[in-house]
Amino acid sequence: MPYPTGYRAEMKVKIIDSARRLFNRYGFDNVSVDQIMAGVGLTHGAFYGYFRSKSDLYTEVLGCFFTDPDWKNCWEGVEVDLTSGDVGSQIVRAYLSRQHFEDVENSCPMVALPTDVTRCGDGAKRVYEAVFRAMISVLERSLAENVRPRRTVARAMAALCVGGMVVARAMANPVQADELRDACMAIALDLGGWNKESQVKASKLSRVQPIRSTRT
Amino acid sequence: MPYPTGYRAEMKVKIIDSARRLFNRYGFDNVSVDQIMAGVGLTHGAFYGYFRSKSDLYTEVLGCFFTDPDWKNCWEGVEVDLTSGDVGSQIVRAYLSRQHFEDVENSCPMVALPTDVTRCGDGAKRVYEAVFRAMISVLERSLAENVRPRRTVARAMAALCVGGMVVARAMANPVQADELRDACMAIALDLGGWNKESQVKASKLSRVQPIRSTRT
DNA sequence: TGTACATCAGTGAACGCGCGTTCACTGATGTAC
DNA sequence: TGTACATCAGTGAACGCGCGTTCACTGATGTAC
Repeated sequence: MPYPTGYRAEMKVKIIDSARRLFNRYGFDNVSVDQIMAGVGLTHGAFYGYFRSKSDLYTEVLGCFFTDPDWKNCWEGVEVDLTSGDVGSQIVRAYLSRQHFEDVENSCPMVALPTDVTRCGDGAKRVYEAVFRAMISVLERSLAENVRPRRTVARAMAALCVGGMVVARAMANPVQADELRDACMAIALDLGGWNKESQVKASKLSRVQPIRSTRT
Repeated sequence: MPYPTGYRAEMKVKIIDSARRLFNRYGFDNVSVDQIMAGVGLTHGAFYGYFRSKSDLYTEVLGCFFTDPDWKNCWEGVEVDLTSGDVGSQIVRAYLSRQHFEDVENSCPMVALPTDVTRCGDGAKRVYEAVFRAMISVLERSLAENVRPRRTVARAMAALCVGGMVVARAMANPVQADELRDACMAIALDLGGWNKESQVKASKLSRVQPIRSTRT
């Protein structure tokens, strides 16, 4: 065997990672196979040794975000059952944080690519839905006990996280974007029954440090 | 003058309308100048008699959605001061309605194109922000009196409307999408103090007929 | 009424470009003998 | 130790294609006389 064992698998992961960063930044249609491969130091021809087509790669990128263990602890850790009963609150704070807002490359694809997925086939949509439902479930389980229509509240909270960030990113004025994130965070925390203070206070909440693993 | 007065202006409106429908459905990058012009029965060459470039058209499409009088009464009527004090409730119901969900072509561009705008220049973002802030303002003015941090609540409600719809459209299962819209609508109405019933009931709310003008 | 002309919206061939994909080939490596 | 060979990841030229944009031309219309 001319190449070390696991070489190809390792290379494939690198390609998916390069693609994820580029897709997050420029969208599916504005990234070429050549750019993706240049991201791992190869040329376009090598791509087809790893994937059947560019579309095939797309679904893998969407899915890998939450299955890749390196990612689990970055923003929401949807599939990680963090021991604390505070997961929901942590997810909301992390998801709507300034770090997530600014780090477009390492963004959650649910924020960076929703309309791209809408225009795609059912495959990508199924992956998107699965990820979003996972987020809802984690939030629901973490709600305070007195919160009433649990599933409904959890759904709205997830929409507030993803949707608030999507809209914030489409704004021209960063201050306006900050205020929107703050508002969404405050209301989401309130809905979950996680607001220590009696009344909603939307001040500087977004600067709270979220659970964030160190990452190269 | 070989052509009737106002011919060109009328034609330009038709082109923008054709572009809006196509952009909403396929996104900015997946629509060709030829397709846009075919939508008004012309060929691609004629396009450059109306616009300097394809990018120029994009900003006009985003802006026209809420300035075009024919549109004002369709989904949210953001700039129309409907006489009733019930505007906010009506906007939420209309925005998260099944009709809006299904009518992708005549969708609000804030729902259909947020990530496209994110990847665009500041021009498009400024337009997007202006439209979104207009929506926030109308919602804020329409809130019940006892609702507390008014601007914050209005912001979250707007994010719930736009974001909920964006995510719903990215889902594979229509039932899941319906449930998400219902949840967002129920919570948004609750936040605004517009829920007649004491407790949130998310049943079939989305089937309420929204304010919708007859349209060809 | 009729003819020649000016206007200008729209046509369609042509351009340069970048893309996704294919494929014959290269060249570095480990193996067989 | 040395030579010939098999393997296979990666290369890069080539393909067909569709796009945005340009531009010389067409042809229908109103106007001048």
